[in-house]
This record gives sequence, structure tokens and C-alpha cells, in this order.
Amino acid sequence: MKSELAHAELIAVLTAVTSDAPRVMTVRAGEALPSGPLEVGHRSLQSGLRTWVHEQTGHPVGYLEQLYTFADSDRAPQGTATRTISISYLGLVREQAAPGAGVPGWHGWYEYFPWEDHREGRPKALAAIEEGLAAWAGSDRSRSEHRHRRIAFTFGIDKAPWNEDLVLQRYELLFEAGLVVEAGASSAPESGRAMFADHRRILATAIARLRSKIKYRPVVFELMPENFTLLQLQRTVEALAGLKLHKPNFRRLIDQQELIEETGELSNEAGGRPAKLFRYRRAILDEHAISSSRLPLSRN
Amino acid sequence: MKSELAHAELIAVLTAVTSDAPRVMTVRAGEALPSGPLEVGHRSLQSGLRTWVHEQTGHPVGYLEQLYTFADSDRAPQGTATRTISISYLGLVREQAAPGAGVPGWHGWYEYFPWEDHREGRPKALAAIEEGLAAWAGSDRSRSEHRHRRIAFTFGIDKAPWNEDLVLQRYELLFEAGLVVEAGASSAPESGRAMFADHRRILATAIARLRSKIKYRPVVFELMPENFTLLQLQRTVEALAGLKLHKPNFRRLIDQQELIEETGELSNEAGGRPAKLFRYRRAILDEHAISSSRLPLSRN
DNA sequence: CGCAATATACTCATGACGAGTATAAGTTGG
DNA sequence: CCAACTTATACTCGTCATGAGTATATTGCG
Repeated sequence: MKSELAHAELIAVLTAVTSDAPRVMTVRAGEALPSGPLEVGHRSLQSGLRTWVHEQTGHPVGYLEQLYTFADSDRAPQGTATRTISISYLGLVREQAAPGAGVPGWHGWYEYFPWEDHREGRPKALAAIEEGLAAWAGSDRSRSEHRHRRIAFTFGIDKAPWNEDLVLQRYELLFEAGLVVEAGASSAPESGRAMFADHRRILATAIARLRSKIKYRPVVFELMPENFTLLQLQRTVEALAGLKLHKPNFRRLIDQQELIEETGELSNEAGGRPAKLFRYRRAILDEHAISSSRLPLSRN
Repeated sequence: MKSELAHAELIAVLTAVTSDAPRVMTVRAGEALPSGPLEVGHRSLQSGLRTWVHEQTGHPVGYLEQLYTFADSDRAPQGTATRTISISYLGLVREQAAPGAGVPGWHGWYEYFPWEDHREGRPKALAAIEEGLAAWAGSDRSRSEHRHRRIAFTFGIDKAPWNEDLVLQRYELLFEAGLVVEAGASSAPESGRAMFADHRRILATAIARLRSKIKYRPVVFELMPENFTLLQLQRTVEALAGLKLHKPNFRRLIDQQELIEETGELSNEAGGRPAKLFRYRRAILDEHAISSSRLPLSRN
């Protein structure tokens, strides 16, 4: 088994939610995701990354999941013949790091993806984006129709609904159309903040994964404080999904799952009727997934 | 950015379905998954793997998806200090390779996981397995209760329903309990065929991923011939899921999706009323996913 | 006191899904 | 050539999850 030798590095997308804004940990003044070499000492990738993050941020990682491994040869550093393999991870942390020596910084997701936040309705950035996409679709007559349909589906235009999960598809479409700085576009407010190399693409992967995951696994609680109100929980989910939710139905859903329990205490941080405080029932099996079958089973 | 140098290899889980049996491509007489070093020439991992598989099997890969990257230091080959990074992929091919020089062989999934096929009811292998698991759970008094609940949930015992997606969790539980050969158990018919290193674990990951994927993405069609009947399609899905489906409801589901169209021809391979032949509508966007929201949206 | 703000508890309609039944159109064997 | 069997196809029905809307508690504050 003679295989090529390659550099191996880990890239982490660490996310926290503070005051209803989802944030990601960055370095280089928000230009890059934190990354580091794969070190010899660590038994597994997971455990290595865990200790590393804990050292860097001062906070433990509640949930850690592998995202994707990139090894395209054009990702090799300039001048090197050796290939670089980048293994990216998604991690959820409960709080932001105290703004220490200024090394790591936290930035809001939607600085990088202004078109992804639909909590206050369809973002204005989308008007300019749709224009740019339409121009791109029209520029190639033979593929024009297919492109238009793809755009409509991906961005929820015409009768297509907005699908919050398609974060990566949207970014890749914008990339293909040359509408983001990483693909050669000149900087524009609606195209969001650019990042080093393909880091913004990795961030898009992470957001997509998380948005889809919160629907069938109770990972949100890794972002919540010990005790929280139902509205706080809802606001956190809304921040991640970039959507407003229906309050009564959200409560009903949470009820049914039986994932949380009352602490007995009340919170009156917000100036209204005090809300009951809840806590996550850690006793619940983490496997607790509502396997929404989607297959027409027959029970024998 | 000085990172450790590592060996990089690709491991492929190639799956085809022939005569209602899902199979995986193997080497070494069914003992290992095909793998190879990451080569310099290839631009990306995907494209490299695609050409490699095409050369090896004579069939193009219809669908290719990255599974997981392992880099645990105990995976390094004996005597080497260098770490090995294994990147595993799931690939779907339409037909089996012609049994050529005998190099690659195809083996049924359920040789390796006899407890996963529930098409003919609960497999008998599960009786012995449940016994073994119960003994393991009882052997540690302090964790006994938690283990019992985990076993019941994972294997669908007591009131818990069988969840076909938990393939990996089941294998890992059996591994933890020391009930598979890879974990030191002596060979037993109910524990399935063992594989080299952690290849059976990778296969479990692949099966789990595919079982979950067929529910929300039209990947089954990558395994079907050009034209097929609805029953053939159903049998293929059943083979993958390891479950029997309800025929009328299956047809209704397929109808609604509008993923296929009639060819106009009929098939009378089976000795009954001839069935209409269908084909997959490739025109349909691959993104065509029924985003089953699971979040209590509010439409503004 | 009355109003604003938040929390909490309902009701209602629709539609997806599990389950079962009925009818059509061929093949096979006495 | 008819009867039995096999497979295909078309319905119906009840239940429950989900989207949507409305009504009723509790608090703080001017």
C-alpha cells in the first residue's frame, strides 16, 4: 500500500448563538476559519479537536460533527507539490469566548451570507442578487432555461418556496455565476463578506448541515444555557434557521418531544408575564430522533 | 502552517442491487472493501475515484458521495509511524461488474449484517443477539439500566419500533458489547461475516446513509435499469431498507413526486398481468427534494 | 386603573400517511 | 376453454401531524 504523502489540517466551524444572532469563530479579523495541523499525539480527530478548541476558546465543545474532507490539488499552498487534505468540523459551543487577547473573534453568520436571514422578511440583498443571477442565466442561450429553473428553485423565486436548507447550493450557484468575491466579483454589499480560500464555502456547508440537523436531532440545546424559557429557545432556532416560527405550534412541538422539563423557577427578564424556566432532559437518549419515515411502511 | 505528513487512501463502498439483493463490491474474497492510494494526478477526490471505479468495474458510477474520514492513529499500518487518513465514499452503480478476472467480487449486504434484513419479518439472528446484549448490559450493574434502554431503542425491543436507519448504532453497540469478531468475539453465525480492519464499520456507515437518503432524495434510480416497473422499483427500495412496503401507498407516493414517466411499453417478465414500464425523468432537478420541514413555520 | 407586553391554552381545517378493499388483465394447468 | 392464480391498478377510510388563528392568563408601568 504505497500512498502519496500529504499535509493534513483540521478546519473548525465553531458556532454559538448570542442575543439571537448566530456567530462563528474566526481568525485574521474575520477573514478565516480557525485551523491547525493534525497533531501526532491525538488518538482520534474528534478528541484532538476537542482539546484544541477548549484551549483556544476556554469553553468546552458541546457537540462536534465531521463536515467534509477537501483534497483538491488546487488547495495546495503556493509553491508546494504536496497536497493538502483539509478535514472540516462543525462544533457547537454554549457561550462566546471572553474577548481575550483578541486572537479569536466572533462574527455573525449573516455578515457572510446576508441573503440567508429571512426573519424580517425577504432580505433586500436578494433583489440585486436575483438581477445578477438573471443576467448570468441569460448570458448562455443554450443553458438559459435550465439555469433559470435552477435559480428559481434554489432561491425560492416564482412559486417555489424559500428552502432554508439550501445554503450550500445557493453559495455555489452564486460562485458559478461569478457573483461572490472569491469567484472574481468586485466587492458589493449584497454579496456578503468574503473569506480566505474556500472558507466561506465550508461555512455554508456547516450552516446547511446545522439547519437540517435541528429538525431531527435535539442539537439546539447544546447552544442554550442551562435554564431557558420557551421563547429563548424559539429565538435560537429562528436565528439558526433564518426564519420566524409560529409560537403556539413551536410550543406544541416541543411539548410532544418531551425533551425538556420545568425547573420550577420563573424568569422575568423580559418585561411581561414571567415565563417558566426549562432545562434539557439529559436523561433522554441522544439517539432520540423522530425517525420521520417518508417510506410507506407496512407493519407486519 | 507546518502540518504532519500523512498517508492518504480512499475507500469505496460500491453498491448495486441485483435480483432484490443489495450487494457491495469487495476484494480479498469478500474480506475487505476496495481501497487505493490518493494519486497525484487527480484534481479532486470525486473525479479520481470515479475514473478509478470505472476502470475497475467497467461500469460508471451513477452517484458518489463522501461518507467519512478516519484518521485514528491506531489505524496506521503496523510498524509505521506515519498516520493514515482514510476517506470513505459511497457509490451507486447500475449493474454488477461482469465476473472478470475474479479480482473484484460482489457480496450481499446481509451476509455482513444478518440482523438488518427485516423483509421476511424479524430475523432469527436477533434472538441470539438480544441474549448476548442482555448479558452484556447486566454485567455492569451501575450502567445496566442505561444500557438496557439503549439496547431496546437501538434494536426495537419492547415497545420501541424497529428503526432501519440505525445501522451504524447497532453495529457499534455490538462492537462495544464484544459480540462481533472484530471486537474479539469468537465467530458465530448470527454475528455476520467479519471484515478487515474497520471495513465493516464503514459498510455500516454506508448502509445507514443510503437508507436515510432514499427517503428524501431520488437516489434509488441510480440503481435501476433504464426502464423498470413499479414493482421492481419497490423491491429495490425494500432491499435497501430491509423492510416490506405497502404496495398501494408506495405507488401513491411515487405518483405524487412526479419523478417518473411511462415509456408506453409493457413488461411481462413476471407471470401475471403485464406491468407498465417507467423511466426516471432526468429533466427533474436533482435538487428535487421534498424539504419536509419539521419546523413550525409561519408564512409571512 | 388601564394598557402594553409577554405567556399559555385552546380550536379548526387540511392533508399526509397507514391500512384495507375492489377490480382489471394477463398466465398456467386441468 | 374454463378455473385458479398472479400481478397490476384504482379506490376508500380513519387517524394524526401540521399550518393557522383566536382567546385567556399574568406581570410591569405610566
